[in-house]
Amino acid sequence: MPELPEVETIKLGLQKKIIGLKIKQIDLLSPKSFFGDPKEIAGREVTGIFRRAKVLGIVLDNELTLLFHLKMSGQIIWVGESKFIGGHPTPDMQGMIPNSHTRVVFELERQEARYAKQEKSYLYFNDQRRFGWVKIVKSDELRAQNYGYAGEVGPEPLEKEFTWEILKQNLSKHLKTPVKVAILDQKVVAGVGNIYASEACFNAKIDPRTKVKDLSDEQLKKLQKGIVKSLQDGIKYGGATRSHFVDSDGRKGYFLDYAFVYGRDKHPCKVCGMQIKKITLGGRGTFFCPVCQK
DNA sequence: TGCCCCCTGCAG
DNA sequence: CTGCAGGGGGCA
Repeated sequence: MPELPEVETIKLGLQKKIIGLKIKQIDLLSPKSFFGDPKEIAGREVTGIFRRAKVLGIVLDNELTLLFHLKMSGQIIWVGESKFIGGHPTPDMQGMIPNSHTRVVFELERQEARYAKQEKSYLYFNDQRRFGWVKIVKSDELRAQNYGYAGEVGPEPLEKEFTWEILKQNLSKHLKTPVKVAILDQKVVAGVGNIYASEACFNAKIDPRTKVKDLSDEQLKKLQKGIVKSLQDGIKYGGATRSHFVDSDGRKGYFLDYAFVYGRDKHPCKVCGMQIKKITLGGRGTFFCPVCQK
């Protein structure tokens, strides 16, 4: 999915909407997408939302956390009752909630007594390709469970811990790997995916094919800054929508309108005018400007 | 460090 | 029809 900026965008949306709501009911339309016993979370209140790498966490009041990984095609969409008229979604939500790719539905409600009427709302987990998942993890075991990843997760790039020295150290295990492939490894840096990896290399003026061992310290410093900038820009424009991504309101992101290279194969470079090239690296589409990036 | 795989749909 | 798509785990 969704890389760091897209998950961050969803996180920021949900923080405004579902904190304090109680999970009334869970509907598993696609049981294989859900790990854990839904009974454990029924009746619990949402106390917090966080993101780690590309995983979103919904923290509950009973020491449990719901982890979501959207992989390539996942969506998390929240809608209040106002998005339904006569039991049917309003036009702006047509086809999104629910649809044939809806895997899990959480029915939520406000529990405070001061609300005379119980306000219902729904959180939809849609996932066309079914690579994504939702799992229940004990909140105090999140770190030990690597937030749902198989191995340890690297530094958060938007935190102070992400220095160029740390980046250099983590990259040192991938000396023969092309730099663009290496920064996709979540152990090197958390949250960078295929779109922002190409953009980060452009920002740093580094050819994505450059082997890690050939990067100078100067280039590593630029790469660190380039990664941060690409991710910040992604968040600024509400994420990148290639085909599936929408935020928690069902709205697309516009980062790709501002991207320098990703998806711009054969288009002129926004800086020098040369044609952007597309190649395959590590099996993934990779875009770069042959003049700006050396 | 590279493949193959999970699964679905769409563009060429 | 083939190839490709914001990810990443497991295998040799």
